[in-house]
Amino acid sequence: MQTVDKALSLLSYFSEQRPSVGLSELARLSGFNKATTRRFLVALEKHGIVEQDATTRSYRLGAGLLRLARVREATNPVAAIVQPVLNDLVSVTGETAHFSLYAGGSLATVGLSESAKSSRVMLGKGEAIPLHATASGLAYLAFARPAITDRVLSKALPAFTEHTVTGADKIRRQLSSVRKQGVAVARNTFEDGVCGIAAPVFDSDGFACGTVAIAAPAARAQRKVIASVQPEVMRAANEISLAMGAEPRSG
Amino acid sequence: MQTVDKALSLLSYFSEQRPSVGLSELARLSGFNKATTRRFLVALEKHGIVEQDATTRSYRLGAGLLRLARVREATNPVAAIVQPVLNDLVSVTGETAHFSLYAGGSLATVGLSESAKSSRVMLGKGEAIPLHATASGLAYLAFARPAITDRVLSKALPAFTEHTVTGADKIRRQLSSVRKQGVAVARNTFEDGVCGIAAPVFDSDGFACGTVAIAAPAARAQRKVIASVQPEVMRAANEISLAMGAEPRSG
DNA sequence: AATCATCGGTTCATTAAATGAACCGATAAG
DNA sequence: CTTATCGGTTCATTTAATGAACCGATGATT
Repeated sequence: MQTVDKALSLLSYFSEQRPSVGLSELARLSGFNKATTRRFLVALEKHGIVEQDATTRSYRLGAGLLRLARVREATNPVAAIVQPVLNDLVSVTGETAHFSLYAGGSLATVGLSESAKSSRVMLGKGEAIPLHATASGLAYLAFARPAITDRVLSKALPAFTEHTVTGADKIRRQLSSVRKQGVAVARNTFEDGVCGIAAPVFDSDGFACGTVAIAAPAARAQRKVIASVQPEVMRAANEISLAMGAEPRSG
Repeated sequence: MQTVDKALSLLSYFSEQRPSVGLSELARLSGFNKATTRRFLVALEKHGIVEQDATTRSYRLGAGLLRLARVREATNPVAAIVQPVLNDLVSVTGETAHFSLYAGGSLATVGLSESAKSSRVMLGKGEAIPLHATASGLAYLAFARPAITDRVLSKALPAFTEHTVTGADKIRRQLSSVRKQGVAVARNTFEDGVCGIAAPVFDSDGFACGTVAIAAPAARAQRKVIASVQPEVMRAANEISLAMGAEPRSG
């Protein structure tokens, strides 16, 4: 069913970095003939999957996707999968766990399970998480689409504590290490006394779309504790990735 | 581009009432040959648009839609359209305005603009709104997919105030009137002292997906005030409907 | 002002893909 | 045991898709 395949493959050229694209450019990107590309776009537009801007004539993802995503969410909510995974993670590690999605230049916590301990890290849903200064942020940037990482690191990076790394070069080295290890650890970089351990969450496009993390008081986060928590965070992130439509990981 | 058209038309058979569907049933519903339907589903699945349940072998909408919806939202947020519309509505009417989407058996407020008046109705984002006892609920049910309305009205309907209508037959007559007028008014039915005026919001499937409403202290909601507010609420609902992918209304 | 490049969009002879009746094994109901 | 229906597959036949060449419009360059 090659024709449907080709038409749907056009959707992968839309991203947060490329929210809209003209007909000729999309034909070039996809390698399809301009006439063929236009026919695909007309068919996608008919079903609300894309829409054409009346002024610029360029195409963007359409509002019909919102409805389909709402039906999907209503009947198969990500939360239904995420919440048990986060609860498990809290049971196993004893610390607060959260799941965040990238949107509009930062991560936003959309799933949360809190530790039962009286001394625990408090997080709020919807809070924006700075990317360069948190374990979640670093875990995301290490596996995000490179254009996003480049853009974040090209801006001025504020310090939140005296331990915050603000140099782009040094952060890039940290990201390289995170990629190798598959997990990010950040201690006292956003808030004194807090240690975060985070792994990236992927969806169907192969790049990170969010993270799973636990947050612990730094006093409890000794090296051997961190070593035992890391695989649990990675397991949880992988499980949520599958729910987000990622391909199963080998190994 | 008939083939792409047909493939995408399969997506309209998924709904909150029919979250999953088998191959043969989908072929019957769509009128396509079973072999053809399967080829379409395989192509849609490849791009994450649908996915097949490993146990039941039935198909449902896929996680890939969530990613596309997130890209769409990140770059063209509904809130960017909704918020100015709600702010306008507050300017014109002087009362708190809110936009709600239907999900999981109730409406949830997802957009809000509050009146500047010290005596005003307070609403919270994310609050579940009962369907039979509010203007928003009635505006939604009047234009929702009939299976939803039937299901809501087949359940026991609790009273919130002494003015709450709880009889299904009486509510159906109210809904009939709402359909004629295009707007619902509810006074003291959910909370004493509060009057709501609501209109349905549509998306691309032709049925209501949510509502726009204003909420005013009942003491300010005299008949002539209500008469002047109704067209403003309908105008706002229509504008948001277009952003949600509805076809433009004639007239 | 004229020229050039590229845009979105269209056409129709040519090429390729889609189609669906018939068939299969598996499973559940009677 | 029989029947009905499921998901899935095949290949001769039918139908749709394709893309080079073309169009008018627009913006940049000379």
